[in-house]
Amino acid sequence: MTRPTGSRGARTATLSDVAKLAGVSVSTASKALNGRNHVHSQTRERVFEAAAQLQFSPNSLARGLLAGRSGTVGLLTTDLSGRFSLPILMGAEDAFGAGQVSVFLCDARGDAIRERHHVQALVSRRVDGLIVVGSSTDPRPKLADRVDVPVVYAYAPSEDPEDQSIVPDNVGAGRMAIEHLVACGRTRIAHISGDRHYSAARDRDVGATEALTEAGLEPVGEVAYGSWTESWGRAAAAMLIDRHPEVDAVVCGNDQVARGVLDTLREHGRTVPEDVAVLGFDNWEVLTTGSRPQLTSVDPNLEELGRAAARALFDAIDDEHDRGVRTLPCRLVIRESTVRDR
Amino acid sequence: MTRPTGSRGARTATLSDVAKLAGVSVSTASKALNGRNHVHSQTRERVFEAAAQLQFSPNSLARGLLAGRSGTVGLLTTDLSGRFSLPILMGAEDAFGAGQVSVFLCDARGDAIRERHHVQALVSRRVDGLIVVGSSTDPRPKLADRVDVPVVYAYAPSEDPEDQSIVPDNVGAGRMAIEHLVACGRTRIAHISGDRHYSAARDRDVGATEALTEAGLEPVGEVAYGSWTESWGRAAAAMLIDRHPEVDAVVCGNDQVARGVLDTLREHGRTVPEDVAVLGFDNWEVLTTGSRPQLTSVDPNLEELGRAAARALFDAIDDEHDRGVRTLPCRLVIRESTVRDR
DNA sequence: CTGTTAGCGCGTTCAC
DNA sequence: GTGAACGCGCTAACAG
Repeated sequence: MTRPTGSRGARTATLSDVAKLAGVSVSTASKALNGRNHVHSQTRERVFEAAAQLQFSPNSLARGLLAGRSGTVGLLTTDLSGRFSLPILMGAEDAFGAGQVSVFLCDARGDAIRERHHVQALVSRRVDGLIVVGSSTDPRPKLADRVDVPVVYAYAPSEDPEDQSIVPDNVGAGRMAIEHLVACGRTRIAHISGDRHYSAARDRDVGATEALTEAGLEPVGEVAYGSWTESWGRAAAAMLIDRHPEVDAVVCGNDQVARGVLDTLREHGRTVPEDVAVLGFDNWEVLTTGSRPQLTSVDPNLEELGRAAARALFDAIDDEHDRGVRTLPCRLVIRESTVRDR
Repeated sequence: MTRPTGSRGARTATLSDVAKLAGVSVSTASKALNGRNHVHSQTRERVFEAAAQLQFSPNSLARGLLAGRSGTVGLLTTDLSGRFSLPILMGAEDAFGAGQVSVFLCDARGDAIRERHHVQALVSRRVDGLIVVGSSTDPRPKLADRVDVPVVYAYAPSEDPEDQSIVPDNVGAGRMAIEHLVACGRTRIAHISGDRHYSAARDRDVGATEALTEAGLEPVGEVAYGSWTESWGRAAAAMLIDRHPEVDAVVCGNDQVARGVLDTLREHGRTVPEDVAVLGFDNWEVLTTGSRPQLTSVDPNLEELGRAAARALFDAIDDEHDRGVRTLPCRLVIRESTVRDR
């Protein structure tokens, strides 16, 4: 009579169980539960009661099979451990979670083989779309496998301009940093950056240089490239003070570099922000709010980036794919390292 | 003839397409592709060729519908933004990704309503199991909805002892910290902790106190509870030096507190580790490797915790559910803040 | 308004 | 060795 129960308790109720209990046919039960018309309100009620009693939960697999759409998307990160992936994930998950789509999380760990493996699995699961999250803003190769569903690249753009990519506006971020310092009355601004092999570093330099020029200012020394670390920040700041004691502001490659710069400045008796203003990038809270003084930083708006990618994917699923790279503005978060009075 | 193509190019190939192209029946194609016996090797080859030519990818929805198992699991985080969730996710994703199961990521954002919403969606998608990742090690209420599949709680145990939970061994972590310092020859050890409302803080204190007693040592001052911040670390360290100048080691509530302690010690002319050894918890790399000197810290092995949760869920899906709370050992990562010669 | 039928794509009996 | 038939759970056509 009843089909074999699973290893754990009673088999989960199916629509046919609900129908039986309510004394109607399956299709009527389906219509009732899905709010279609042409069903007597009394019948509808009976069906709902039966469903509640049986704790009925519609089988999305069956529904997806029929509809041809699974209501799922894949979130493929190249490197979850990187600190930039997470906020993007959160934003995307948020944008989707509000609706009816669920998100598959896949971490390729920087391995192309694993990436293909994951893509295959996602295709097999019939995801309706795919977001590929990079771990740096440098362009990345497009997915190796042909995928029949829309793909949106987030953070790291695809090398193929025909693909749709959404990235933070690092040029604008550099510009934003300088404009803020200029607005604060700074005129002798140095730039201690991070690893020159990252396009993020170079792009911000481009924006910063543009803004300096527009303000009619000369940079203090050359851009100092190094690594994205506190120790580089400390070392570079020491050299800077030595060679350019007149400096009154430092733009730093990221918040870690900025932390190092802050430390060295303090140890050299320079007060921040009175003597020297300091500004970082990334707005990584654990770094920016723990420092003395708290650190002004340019926030790349990653959560919003994730949301934007999700929305773009939504659109692509419904309509036509956008093409090319879209940049999203960053956001300046002002703290005490540039302005004392807030 | 061919059914209507989707909005994007040709309809994805189905098993029946493959069969047709290979000139066999669907069932033969199925057997061939799934490596069942009783199929001529030549036929098998033809089927594989057809599948490759059509880029055939089996529909997991259909397969799952038939098998009664979807090959998916839900990863439900209470707060993705917390820095502890991510490594656990990574570990779990890793353990699953190796096999054939895909992972649904859901972030409840600390909201019970949203949590229920997600659980409903996961149930509807017929996940084979569920991992609930907490954002602190304090016990959390069990899932509000009855779920027919196994659930494993990770990091934050369920309040219900009948549930299966896996958490880091914070008592052992506290013990580990003291034992290391004692082994380094320290005898006047103080403890600057974090927020006393967290069981993690209290548990580590328990372990530390036990280990101190066993070593025949008295703690230096009371445990100083405050917040998990650098500024608390700075403030508490200043008080400590003032009241107990004889201190030769400080166990800190986490790496942020430890960073603050390091700063204050340096500014008071104490050398680390020569004069005072400092040790943190969490082993958050951006903090531990950026400091001067680099910070010894107890790593909670979160990635391993995630993997363990995944394996436990695997077992629970196949066999019987384990019950109760299992603790996983932490791991000491020795850097220069406790030992100069490495 | 309600019930019957068909089929989404696949794996698994069972005959042949 | 191969193929026809059935059903997983559900929704969308129809027919009554």
